[in-house]
Amino acid sequence: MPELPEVETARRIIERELTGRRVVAVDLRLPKLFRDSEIRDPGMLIGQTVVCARRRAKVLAIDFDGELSLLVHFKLAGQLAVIRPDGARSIAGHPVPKPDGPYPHKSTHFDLRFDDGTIAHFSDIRQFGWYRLMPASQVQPAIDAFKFGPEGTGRDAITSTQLFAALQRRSIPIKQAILDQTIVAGVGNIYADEALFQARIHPQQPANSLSRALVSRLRDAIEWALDMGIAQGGAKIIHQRAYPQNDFPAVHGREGEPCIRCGGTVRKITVATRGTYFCPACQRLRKPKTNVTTV
DNA sequence: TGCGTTGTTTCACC
DNA sequence: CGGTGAAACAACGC
Repeated sequence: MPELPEVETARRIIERELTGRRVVAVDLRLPKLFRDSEIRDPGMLIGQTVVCARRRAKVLAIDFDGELSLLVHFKLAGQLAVIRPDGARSIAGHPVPKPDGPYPHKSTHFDLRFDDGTIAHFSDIRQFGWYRLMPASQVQPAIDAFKFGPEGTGRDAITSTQLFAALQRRSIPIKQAILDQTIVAGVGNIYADEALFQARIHPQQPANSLSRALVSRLRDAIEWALDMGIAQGGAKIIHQRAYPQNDFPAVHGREGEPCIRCGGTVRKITVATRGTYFCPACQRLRKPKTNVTTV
């Protein structure tokens, strides 16, 4: 489930492996992935060289000379696999297709082949993702249209003050609030669960019931979780089961398993229609003061 | 086989 | 206008 860390990993792979390389062939086997694209034919990219790769929230932008940019959103199950002529592989995003298996896989829908023989394979087992090819001048307007809030990590990461202000108007569960890309950009279901566990906040705590101190702790936890994800090159979740490295993810995808902090049992509930994992002992709901009858 | 899965958009409503 | 909650949508595997 590609979120900010998985998309950032893809961006770094593109920057490292593809910058300065010229496209010599394009193979789009599932044209509907470009259904919302201003330019429907990625064949336009042949002869163009990758200049850089950018990321805003979960949107990846690959800039080519010739003033064209390819925007990609991986949604549930997008994956990028870059394979060099010597066979070396760099993979980011969803764990299917298997990184050490054959490419193209049946869910590999789009390939870019470069002048040195490097191939970029774009896969999407669910086909929920999208690709949009547009003039470079259209990228900023296209990104602005999402109305993303500040990023959860990196330069210009959201501040505690900004997050607190945004939460003040909301009575929705805190988990739902941090999944709102207009509040903080880049957090998805996995990292929301991890950040809340790290900050010891119950996912159903009303957003506007958190003190400044707790919001500050949450902000730091969001940054920590995203950075941890980036450091690992993304989290590995297969069939709703986590494969943690260094105790991360700590709760997501670990229903019924012991909490790494208290040894209690990780539970799964539904919050705002999303599968939500947490430790009921470590993340207690801070009930608003019950108005005990006085006199 | 129907359900679960996600990010995003849209819509009705207050 | 803005917040909320629900529904819709994309499609597949178990």
